[in-house]
Amino acid sequence: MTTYRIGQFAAKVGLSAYTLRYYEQEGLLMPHRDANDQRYYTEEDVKWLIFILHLKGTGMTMSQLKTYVKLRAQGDATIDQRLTLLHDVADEAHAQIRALQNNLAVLEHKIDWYQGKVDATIAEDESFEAYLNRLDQEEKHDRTNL
Amino acid sequence: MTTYRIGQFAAKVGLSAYTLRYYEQEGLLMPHRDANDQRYYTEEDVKWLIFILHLKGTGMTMSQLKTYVKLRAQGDATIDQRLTLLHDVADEAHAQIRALQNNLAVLEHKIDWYQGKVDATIAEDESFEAYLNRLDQEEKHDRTNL
DNA sequence: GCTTGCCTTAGAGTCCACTCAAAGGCTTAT
DNA sequence: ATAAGCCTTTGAGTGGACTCTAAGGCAAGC
Repeated sequence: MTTYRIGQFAAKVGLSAYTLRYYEQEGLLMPHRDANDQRYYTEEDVKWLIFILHLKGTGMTMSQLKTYVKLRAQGDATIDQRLTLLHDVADEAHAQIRALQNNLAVLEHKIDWYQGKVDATIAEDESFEAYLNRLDQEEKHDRTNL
Repeated sequence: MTTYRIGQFAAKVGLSAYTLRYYEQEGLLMPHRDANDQRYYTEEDVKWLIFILHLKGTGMTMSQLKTYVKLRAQGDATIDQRLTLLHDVADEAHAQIRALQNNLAVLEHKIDWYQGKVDATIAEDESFEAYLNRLDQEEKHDRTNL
């Protein structure tokens, strides 16, 4: 069975050895030790860490992750709590995506507006505000003419 | 015409007066001054700040914002550069949304898996890995049977 | 006349998640 | 044999965007 020493593991998962020791200190990832106390990581650890990275990637904080890990260690009795926690994180992530999309929409309107100025397809002197209002009108119009 | 003193403006836009002075120091927002050097903000400032907050909300950094503002101050000759900058920010934001959605998908699969365990609709001892694999299979199956 | 709100500059503190350094020691690879 | 890689503990540094304090001083409202 394949095992990895910390340096190899770090390279494999794209983290530094520092970070791996830090995660271990925080209780997120507990590698095995060989006879000389050197850490080694297994494929199981790869899967678990990748899962952790997915959770982190949703915006889950270190502190939430630590809570999750502690609950997990207490066995099936804590599944409800884990579900609650994960639901909270998922809700947050959904909100974040919505916010991001909303902000991005404004940014892309601005890009279009600049592009229009460059292409001279919109009036030289139409303000961004006026442009946004015009878009709103057109949107309304589109919606009415479905 | 309505104007706001810093405290009122802060309340209106949901930032602190500290932050507004900080933004001013960084050149993002330059309010007017009255005879006693007290700042006052106009509706124009409201619009501009809200736009800035949208940009920030896409992940645009302070430093990018400062660049943008500087370009803007130099007039129409810098529109191409502004477009390039905003495109970069938009691309980043799109990537962020994709990453978030991807990570969230994994999290939601995990939630479903826990829920399945609680409902006893999945086997007591099916691992998350096995569950993900099974989902992949079913997805493939679904795609084939369109 | 007192409180509240604002002004200035300069600098310190906060939060989060790392990231690195120092120092001394052991093991593994070439 | 020597370098590279790992081990420990403790503590300091980093980056970004605020956030607040101190100290001293106007100015408007009740």
